[in-house]
Amino acid sequence: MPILPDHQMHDWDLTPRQAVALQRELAARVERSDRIADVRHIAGVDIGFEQHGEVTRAAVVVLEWPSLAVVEELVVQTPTRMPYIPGLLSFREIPAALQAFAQLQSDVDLIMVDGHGVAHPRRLGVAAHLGLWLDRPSLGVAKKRLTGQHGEVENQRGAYTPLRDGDEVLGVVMRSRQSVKPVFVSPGHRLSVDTATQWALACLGRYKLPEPTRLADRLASRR
DNA sequence: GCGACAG
DNA sequence: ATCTTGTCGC
Repeated sequence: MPILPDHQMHDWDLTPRQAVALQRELAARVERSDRIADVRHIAGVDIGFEQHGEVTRAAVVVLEWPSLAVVEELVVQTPTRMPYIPGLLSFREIPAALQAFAQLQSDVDLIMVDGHGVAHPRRLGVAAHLGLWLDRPSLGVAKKRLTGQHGEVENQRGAYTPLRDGDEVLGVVMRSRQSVKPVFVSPGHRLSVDTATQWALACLGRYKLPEPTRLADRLASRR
């Protein structure tokens, strides 16, 4: 999968202060409206850590749409180069993800990441960051809230309520499965909140996480 | 100052 | 995130 060349985004040796400054610039480049064509392949991405955080592991599963059949799987491990700082998680996770996408054979039309999209204090969660880098539509599906407020979500599979920060709607809180804590869906790059929500719904199987992310999660945790 | 804080 | 088994409930 071709990666958008951009020297500005290659600098990972940043102090937290510098990362925040770069983060603001990148967030301004994230497209918040739909720019998405025919979807043939969806990538599910999960990034985690091993060896007490010394190693970063990225798992990517490519699914065919609409069958959701798996067409490619890949796991890469690379030394971690940044500590965990809330709000700067993408800078810690992305190097491994990029390495995985660089090795991927399939081209993907939509990227679903385990984590937030624009539902982030400075609107640059890992899903937005990765989508921007790869110049692909992306969305984030997170298991915990990072920012924003929301009301109760009806206890019925597929129900959702907006996640907002003041007047701004960042995404939705979705009951992906009955009687299970809801997930946080937000668009990353080139997607509106509504379209991101529809894709999350369309990829729901019988589990809490939508298929792309669930399979990436599973691939990552079975060594 | 105090609490919150994706993975 | 990670360290970790069985168990209760929908």
